[in-house]
Amino acid sequence: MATVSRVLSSKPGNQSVRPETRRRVLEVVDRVGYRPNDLARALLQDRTATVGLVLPDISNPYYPPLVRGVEDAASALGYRVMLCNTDRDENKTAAYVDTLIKTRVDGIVIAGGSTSVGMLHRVLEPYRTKVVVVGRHQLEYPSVQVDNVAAVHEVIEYLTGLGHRRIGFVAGPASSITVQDRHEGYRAALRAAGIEYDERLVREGDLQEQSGYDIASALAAPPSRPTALVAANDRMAVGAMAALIDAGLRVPDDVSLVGFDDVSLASYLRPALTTVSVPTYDMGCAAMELLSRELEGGGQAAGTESRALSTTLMLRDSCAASPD
Amino acid sequence: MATVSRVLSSKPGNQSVRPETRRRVLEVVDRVGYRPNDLARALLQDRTATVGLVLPDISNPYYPPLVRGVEDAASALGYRVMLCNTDRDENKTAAYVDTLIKTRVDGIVIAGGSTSVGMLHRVLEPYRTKVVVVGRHQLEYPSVQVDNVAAVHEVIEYLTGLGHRRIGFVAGPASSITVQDRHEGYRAALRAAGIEYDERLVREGDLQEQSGYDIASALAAPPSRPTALVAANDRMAVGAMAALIDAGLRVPDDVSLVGFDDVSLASYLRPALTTVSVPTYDMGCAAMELLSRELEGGGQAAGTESRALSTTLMLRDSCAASPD
DNA sequence: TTGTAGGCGTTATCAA
DNA sequence: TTGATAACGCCTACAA
Repeated sequence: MATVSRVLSSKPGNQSVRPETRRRVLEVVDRVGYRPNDLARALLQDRTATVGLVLPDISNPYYPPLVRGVEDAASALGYRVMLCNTDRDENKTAAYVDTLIKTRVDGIVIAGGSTSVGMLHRVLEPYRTKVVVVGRHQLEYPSVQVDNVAAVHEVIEYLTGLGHRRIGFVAGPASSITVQDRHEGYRAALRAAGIEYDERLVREGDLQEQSGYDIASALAAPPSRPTALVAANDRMAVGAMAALIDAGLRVPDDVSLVGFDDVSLASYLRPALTTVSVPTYDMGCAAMELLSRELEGGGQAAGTESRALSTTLMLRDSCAASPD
Repeated sequence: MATVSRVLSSKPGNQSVRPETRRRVLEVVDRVGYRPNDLARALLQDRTATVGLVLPDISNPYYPPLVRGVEDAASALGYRVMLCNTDRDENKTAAYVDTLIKTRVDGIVIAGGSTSVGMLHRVLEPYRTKVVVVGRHQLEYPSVQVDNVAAVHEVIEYLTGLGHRRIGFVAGPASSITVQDRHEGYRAALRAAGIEYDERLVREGDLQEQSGYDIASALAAPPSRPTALVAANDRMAVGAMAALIDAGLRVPDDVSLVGFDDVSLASYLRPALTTVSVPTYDMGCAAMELLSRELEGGGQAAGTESRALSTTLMLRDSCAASPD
């Protein structure tokens, strides 16, 4: 048994097995299709080489690239990934975290603001499970972020540069910090541009296409129609574009439109959607790498390391000079 | 120890613990945040309550709903899900399967034709790991399917009903069985409609938007331009629509367009995309349920059970009578 | 260079 | 009703 173990988990400085023996072992291993049981190994070494990935909903096109990033990095670093969709539901989140603890995952990547990171902290307290957060900026855990506030600033500057003053905003639910930051950035950027915040130009959607459609339809009514619309994500932007077209308005001639996320279809819409590209794939990779560093790094590691990635405004065809 | 175990894993017919003791145990469990180690449990019971989900690429919008389906069903049935993106790469697939065996997952849901199910079979042979396949129709494993051939038939019938005779096809790579079936269905349906298969109207893409764009651009050249185009998936259809519009053609007046999958954005394109809705979420659920049945079902179970779900042609605005 | 023994955290069995 | 013990499959000392 011990010899087989030595052959199979041959570490660099560990050559105490005769070549001939090694060969024989490998021959049998191959013949019977033997695979060491990682459960037993994990039990002994107190390390599962598995991480949990907790996010609101993989069906939201924002997440798949992030998941790929996490998984590709995990795979490269020798970790497995367990997927957990919470729908931002506290109960589901708690249940998943419970499960993750029971399987003794080494770490957890948590993306998309579950409101209760405090809860997480308390539950995880007796364990060594490391946590990395994506898209939030709290001090308890290391995080990977993007400056959404600055990103909106860039958008608003671009639009005001085109002469727009009445700029509407298709907001998202309070449960998403990312989306809240975009909303906050919108207010701040307007202020910076000397434009008063007009709440009649803002409506809150649920990040799905239909709500973008409904909101744009409502906002498109003549009395106070904005000349430009910024949506908190591309899905709502797509819905909004459909609504504007259906209302007989031309994009961008009558109304300019800007999205957020740069999902893969954005550049194939007609007009192609101007939007803010968020490096979600890279964020996923970075998160996993941060987590790995925490884990390999022995002790409680470098406190609250944090990594900031930058967004890019993708100028395409959905914006034009204000008709005013 | 034994008492704590009894309290925590109280099975129905297993009440041999004094209420007062139970209370005390639970009190301490709660106080110290104790969670049983599922690794040890799994080691002993030879059951991990974990399944692997193997698919080509979560970034392909076809998959997220399927993944949700698998995960929701898994969660409801008490299983965890490990995610594996293979990119249809044999090596990655083999490596992931290896990992899954080492962690002793109870079963594997494999979606999207990896060519080497034979390999899978051989590697898995020494283990009790159950497998369910989504979207393929082979006899080794139970499967969940959709009749892609029939779906294309319906599309072609619809188009011929609108007077189309020159119908192009934006095909996909041979590595995807689903997409091959759609291609096969296209040939068969044309034949059934008495239309000759014209290979100049068919080009193979890679399922991404850009290839749809390129193919539609090529096909839009005047000499032999088709009056209708069917794409093997929505992403390519979106690219194709952009290409047609860019070529100065009107959809659907000059060219009708049909997609496949009914991704969430399809109905928000303008014109709204007529496409075949595939119940991917339900397929995911069904796959996990099938797998669970195999697992709970004790022995090697009901041979090769198989479940077929049906598609729906979503009539929207991207098709019109042939201009011919 | 190889073999033996102990223990990781559970649960099942058997004794008390 | 509760406690002690063996075993799940592996790895790491330590002995041979």
